[in-house]
Amino acid sequence: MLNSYRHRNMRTELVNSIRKALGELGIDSDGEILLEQPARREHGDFSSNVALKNAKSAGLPPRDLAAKIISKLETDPPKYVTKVDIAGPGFVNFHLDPAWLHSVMETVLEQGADFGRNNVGDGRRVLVEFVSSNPTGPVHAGHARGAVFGDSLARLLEFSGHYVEREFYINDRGVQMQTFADSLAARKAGLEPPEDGYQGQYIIDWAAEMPDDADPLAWGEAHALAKAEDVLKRLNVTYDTWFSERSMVDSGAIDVTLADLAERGVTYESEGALWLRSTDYGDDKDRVLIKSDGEYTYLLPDIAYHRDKFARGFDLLINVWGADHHGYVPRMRAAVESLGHDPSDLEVIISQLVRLEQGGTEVKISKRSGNLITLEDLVDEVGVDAVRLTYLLQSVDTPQTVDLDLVVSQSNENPVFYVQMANARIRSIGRVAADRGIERRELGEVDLSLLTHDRELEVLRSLFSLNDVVSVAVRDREPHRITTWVRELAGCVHGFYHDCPVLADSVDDELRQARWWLMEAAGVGLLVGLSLLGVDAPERM
RNA sequence: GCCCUCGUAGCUCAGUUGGAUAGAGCACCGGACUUCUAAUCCGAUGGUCGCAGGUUCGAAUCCUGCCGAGGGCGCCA
Repeated sequence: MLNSYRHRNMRTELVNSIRKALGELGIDSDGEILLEQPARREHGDFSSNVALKNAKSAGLPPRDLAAKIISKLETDPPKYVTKVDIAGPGFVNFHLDPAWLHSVMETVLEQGADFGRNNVGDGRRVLVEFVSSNPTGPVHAGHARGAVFGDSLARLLEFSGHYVEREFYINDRGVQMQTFADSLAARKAGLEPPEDGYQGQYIIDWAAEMPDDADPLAWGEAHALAKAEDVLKRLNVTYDTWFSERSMVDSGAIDVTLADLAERGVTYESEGALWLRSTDYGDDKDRVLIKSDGEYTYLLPDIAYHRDKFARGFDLLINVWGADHHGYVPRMRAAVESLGHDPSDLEVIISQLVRLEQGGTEVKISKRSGNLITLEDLVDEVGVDAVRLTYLLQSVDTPQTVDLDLVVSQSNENPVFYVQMANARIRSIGRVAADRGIERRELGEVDLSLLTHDRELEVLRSLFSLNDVVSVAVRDREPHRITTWVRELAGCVHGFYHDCPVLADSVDDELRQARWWLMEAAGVGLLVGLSLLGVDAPERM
């Protein structure tokens, strides 16, 4: 296990020696010292901007300070460092012996599926709520982004040491449910649905499935939820809890919440309604909790729901909402604060809307009308892996355009094939080797120092960066960074595959063994990345 | 009118909490298979990072204003 931390120590070691050098120069270095992997190879393996950051306090031009730091560093150079130089405005660039990358490779192979894992979460309990919708119809394609994002974020949090539960909030209370039940009942009786009812074909289909003696509301909800659970499971999305809004009415949780709010003095009556004093907590205006007709607003059950989440012992609540709900965030945050919680313990991530195109024109999604592309249609047509990877391709806070024709087509415009192909190629090496009777030796008997080709080192550099990528991705709640990384690694694998044969007769067996293990390590990286995205990697394509 | 998110190559998008000459894929052009999968690789072309100021050693990134796109501003859900 000591070995596992070898390469992570590489960075720590460099930081420590920089700090030591600063100390010897009498420069206060309590600020964070950052080491980045430069984009350009000629800038070395690691680069630091300490000299730029501390130039002012040291009273020296950056390059002069950099020179002083380097002269100190050279008295006791860290392991693997072959050269330290000054570049540009005053960057301190470290050039390392490739052997450090060979140690990275050993780490990857030792850690396997745990490679890239960290413990920034430190056991923090997080509840991720996503998709949450009315059980009045099939989950539609518009929910796909939130579903895939929420699940992948949950995977990322788990991978970073959080305890995570996934939850689906069922909005099974209110007028919509009754309209839905009435529409079902009407179709069952062979009638048109009510004026404001649900017009979709699925209502007709579902009514036909509904037993004669069934209660349309109860049966309809159960049916909708069963279908939702089914299709989400197909998408590799599973929930720990399906939380019913109506259950809070039945359990008295709403009354308890009202009493709690009253006790805190954050509610008042006016004009026959009960209000939350949300302006005290940064909201634009106070919000009605109970309407003058005695009905609850949408907000009250939501407050009770979030109160329940905290009561269940979660430290952090993450809600993934569609862009059409973002105006709701300030009042929800105000509500959480009015309950006595730190508002930063509620994070609401707004997923921008997805525009679906087919044949160059936009496909509108609307549940009320008959024009409905369901999540099931999407998964049937496109396939789970392509759906997930496509939706995780870019940041969730930019509007996304998905061209269905493109995603469906098995063309090389589709990144999922690019990535899966890399994995299939790695696996094919093992298969062909078995056919030819070539055996792989134990890792300990293989000389990794033979890996000096640029293509080989690029694969290792890419693998090394996973730790950083995971840290940043989880910190910023951005699973798409994993997608970007996986595509990069796949690119490195393809480049290697093209230029560096493994099993060919022309390759010396010593080198062959080292390359073979290199591909095993790359396979580990792809596996880790893809599993964070919930995408499978077939053995062959 | 006010609030939120966004604006990067022809198209779809990355861009490591402010870094060095802004990167991929697709499309277009030119190359590479006697080889472990050519669903791949290599090269070329392509940019006023919406516009204008500001902050500083340094800005696609931070601040202000403007322009443009989408979303939100209910005793609806």
